[in-house]
Amino acid sequence: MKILKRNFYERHPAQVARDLLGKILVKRLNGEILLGRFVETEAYFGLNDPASRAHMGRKPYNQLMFLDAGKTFIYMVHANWLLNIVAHSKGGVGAVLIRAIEPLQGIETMLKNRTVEDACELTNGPGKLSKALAITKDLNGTDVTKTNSKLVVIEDKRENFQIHSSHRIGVKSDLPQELRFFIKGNRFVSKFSG
DNA sequence: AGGAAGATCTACT
DNA sequence: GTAGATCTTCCTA
Repeated sequence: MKILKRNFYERHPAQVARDLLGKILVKRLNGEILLGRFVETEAYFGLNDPASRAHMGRKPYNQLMFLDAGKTFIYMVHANWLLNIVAHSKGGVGAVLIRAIEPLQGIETMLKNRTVEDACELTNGPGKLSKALAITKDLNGTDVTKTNSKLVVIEDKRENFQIHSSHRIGVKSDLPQELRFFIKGNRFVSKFSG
């Protein structure tokens, strides 16, 4: 398996968000390997992005967004852990929110972690996929470029898929540009639009 | 101590 | 499909 290197994340957040689609998330859980393909992401910036956690400037709770690209940034919203991967060009601020993945391996365990029977409902939302993969705050700051991390992102064979974009979901005041990216027609995307 | 948080679930039309 | 209640942390007063 080929792990994505740090320089993949050291680019504009929107570029990283787009390029993450189709890549594969690896989660180690009690010796088991859970796999999922990214099918929906959103980019968040810094000071000039009202929807961003970093909007208020650098604080203790958001400093990860200012630090090393390629590490996770996990926070709680409405009783859900949301998984982000820090992404920005050097010295910048930003992160990519993982909104949905397509479960590939370890589906039985994921079903057990959630309270649904339908595989479609398993990971089609940021809070849902965290629960399915047992992602919590203690994975905050995990380096997804390190082989022995509990959370890693790897390459995949280039597949034939079309990327669509839309405005971000659930944000009170979004930016004019479209910062949500998803694989067209994939049934594990959280919502249809665009 | 109080509230807001870029979500989810349930219970309806 | 949509609206409203509610899930739990952590930050700010």
